[in-house]
Amino acid sequence: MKSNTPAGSAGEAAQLQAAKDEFITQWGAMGSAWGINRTMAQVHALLMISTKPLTTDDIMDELKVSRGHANTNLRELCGWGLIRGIIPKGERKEYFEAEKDIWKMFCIITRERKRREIRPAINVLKDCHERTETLKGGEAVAFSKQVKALREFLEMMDGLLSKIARSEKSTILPWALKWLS
Amino acid sequence: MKSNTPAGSAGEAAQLQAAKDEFITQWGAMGSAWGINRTMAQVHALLMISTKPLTTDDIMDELKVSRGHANTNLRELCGWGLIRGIIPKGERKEYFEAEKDIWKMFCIITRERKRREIRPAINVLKDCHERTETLKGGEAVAFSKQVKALREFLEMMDGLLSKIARSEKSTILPWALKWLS
DNA sequence: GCTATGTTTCACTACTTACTGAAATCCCCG
DNA sequence: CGGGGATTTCAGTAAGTAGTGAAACATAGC
Repeated sequence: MKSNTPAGSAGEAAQLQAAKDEFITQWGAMGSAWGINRTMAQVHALLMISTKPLTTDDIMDELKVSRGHANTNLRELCGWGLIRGIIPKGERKEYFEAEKDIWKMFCIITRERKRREIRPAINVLKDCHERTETLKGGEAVAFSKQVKALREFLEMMDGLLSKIARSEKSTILPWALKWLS
Repeated sequence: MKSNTPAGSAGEAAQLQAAKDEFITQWGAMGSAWGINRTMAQVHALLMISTKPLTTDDIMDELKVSRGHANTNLRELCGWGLIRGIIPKGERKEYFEAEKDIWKMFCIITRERKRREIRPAINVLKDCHERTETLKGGEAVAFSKQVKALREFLEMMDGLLSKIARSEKSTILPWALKWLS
């Protein structure tokens, strides 16, 4: 095992590696709880804590997954905008690096989930509401009302998240935190 | 097909049922995108738009699932606090009804996800940070820094969500929305 | 055009999670 | 205490997702 940490002892390198592995594993587990496939979350974790861009082979090696699978997840992460591929001059291999700024990450994820999940849900609710608002029965009125309330809530959420995710500075959150007390 | 909607024509009843089915289906799909099992989300949707409490048999019938599965999901929803079971006087069957207030639903979900997913993640990050903060190598310092930033972000999020979810009134959100413009 | 190097696709397999159904258990009431 | 409706449990199965690996595809340089 050759060391990348000139100032550290072999023991320290091992300790670091253990912490990194723990981080990657747990980030993967957390990903699945939030509806993101485990490996994708792990690839993201790996790139997030890497000090230099990595190749597909690095990922395969580190996470012990096949080339095809590594490729799929790297592409998907690019699709989210959470990582980007770069091809250094004179090289043929593609290297990947993650957006490291937590606030930017948060904004990207928020925007994407809004677009992929909240917006479609709002459309369904809108549709359900429109199809029943003119009906007469008490059941229909109750349904229409409930659906409308849900829709209004999600629309408000959507608007709020848009504003938060659009704002450049991450200072809003600590601000809001203090202000809400 | 007997009608529950005295004032509605047969056509209207069918229209309403179609809208309800659409709602249940889509709510289930949305659930799975957010890491919640589809049937559980559908049971929740069904109870959310029902004007009266339902029994396990009603759920089985409506969603075409087995008794065991219906039971499992009802229990889990009770565990989240999103529905509650009631046994009317003189009856032996248990009826279930959902919390219908959207803001309360949101608070419950927020609190539970915080507790089940954000807190554990913070603990992992804390652990990873503590295990590496004293190490010397450049790699170790970078890792420690990144992990710390992540942790601080999640802790802020956690605090903010706590405050939002604790507040009684749903007026905070529209308020924040206007204020952020 | 041909070869060397790297990437993508996709049919297949492995694994995980959802779901079933029937037996076991619970518990109210006579 | 025992009959009967209601609920829970759980071994087994189905369905869905993740992951593999090799072949097809790109492309740059010779």
